[in-house]
Amino acid sequence: MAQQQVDGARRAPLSRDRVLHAAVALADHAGVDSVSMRNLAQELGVVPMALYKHVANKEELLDGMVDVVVGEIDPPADGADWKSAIRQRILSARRALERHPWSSRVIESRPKPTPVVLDYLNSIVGMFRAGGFSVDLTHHVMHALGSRVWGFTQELFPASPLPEDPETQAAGFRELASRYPHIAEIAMAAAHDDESVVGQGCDDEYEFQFALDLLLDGFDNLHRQGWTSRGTGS
Amino acid sequence: MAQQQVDGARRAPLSRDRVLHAAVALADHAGVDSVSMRNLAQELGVVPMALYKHVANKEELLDGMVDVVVGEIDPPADGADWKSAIRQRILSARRALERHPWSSRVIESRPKPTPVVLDYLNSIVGMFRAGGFSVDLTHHVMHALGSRVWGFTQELFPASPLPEDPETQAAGFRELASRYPHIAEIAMAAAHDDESVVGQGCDDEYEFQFALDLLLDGFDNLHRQGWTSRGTGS
DNA sequence: ACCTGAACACCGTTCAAGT
DNA sequence: ACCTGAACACCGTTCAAGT
Repeated sequence: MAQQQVDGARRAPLSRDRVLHAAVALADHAGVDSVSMRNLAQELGVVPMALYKHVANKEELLDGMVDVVVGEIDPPADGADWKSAIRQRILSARRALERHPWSSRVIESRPKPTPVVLDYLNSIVGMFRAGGFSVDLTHHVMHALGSRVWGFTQELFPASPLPEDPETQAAGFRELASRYPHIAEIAMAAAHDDESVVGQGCDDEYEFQFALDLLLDGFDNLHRQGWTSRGTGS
Repeated sequence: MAQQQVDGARRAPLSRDRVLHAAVALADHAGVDSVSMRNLAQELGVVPMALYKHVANKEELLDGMVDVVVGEIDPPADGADWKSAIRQRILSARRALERHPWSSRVIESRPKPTPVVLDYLNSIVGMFRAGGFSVDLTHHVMHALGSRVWGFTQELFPASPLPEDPETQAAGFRELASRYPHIAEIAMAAAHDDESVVGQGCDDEYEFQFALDLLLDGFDNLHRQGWTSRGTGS
């Protein structure tokens, strides 16, 4: 009875929402790998099997976590032209996903989209259509955007922490430069406005916007030219 | 002794190479999820711990599997202009990765590139440089390419098998259309030259080349304009 | 010195036994 | 009827015991 009391005080009644937000918080501060059914249950002061009343299985848990993050994306700004409206929205998605560093990886891993995900994608498609894009062009343009609709790109060189010692760092760079001269060259260029000789020099935000704008401008051109999949021209 | 004989006949001496190729073959025909140290060992007629003499741990095994796939990419064609040379090379990478459907996902999941991966990336960077691209532009262009250097794109709508019954299929589509009209619209467009009403209609190869060419043409324009990260013009 | 079976510390999920 | 502890079928990896 006293035991009952303690338990009652400690846990608010479990709900799907509470489970999902606890999972997001756990992933945020301890990494997504530590989100196991057992771990999460413990975090909630609950027996593992209790979670299964609110999510069917781990897959559904991950879907729900994605929904929480996607729910943080701002609604479309109205009154803007298609290009800046889409640009803004995608950058808002980027902000949301940045708050939860595990989320891009989890989004990519989901085998099928949830309704929340479909809502977001549907609205982006709608923004191209509202901008006058043909159904045909919009279709291809969505494919070309790919995971960039979510505001992220798979990094080819995930930033790994540099060794503390500047001597080992320099030695590492010399080895890189001798084996992979072209990579070393562009890595140097990235570090131009930075103290370190290599790496950490890439400005992710700049790179993302560079690529996004390149794509949006490309879309714009095709649209103006009246592009269709059966040949250019109207 | 007879036991010894049987074992001796069954297993060629284990080597790193044999381990990696067995892992690739196992992933090819049974899915990457079934590549566990225990499963792979059994496939090779060996005790699990025997693998650890050839790969330090599972991470290194996955790196090695990626190296096998990347090793199948054709060397650069010479004598071509940068654009068609890079285009060809990336499409060759696409062919290699298509032969091993698990590989794009595994490549994305690797925390740091292997020497084999760096060799490939280095050579692509070199091809832009040989085409006259500045170090600066080449750097940004590599980021913009992202995982498309490997010949794949993260699909937003992974093709899920359609229900057999055409009636349930039509009902599913009606529901999609009422909740996500814009998505339904472009899905319809994709299916134009196809029997099915939705899905399976996207020609992955077309979409990939559409986006790749859009990017390469964009790069070309910037290059011709003498683009630099500190403003346009020379 | 080499090899390996058993063990450790985990998983997600099932299911039967308990209330 | 509801809840849950124990169990099942897995993981990757360590380590000590055996040859």
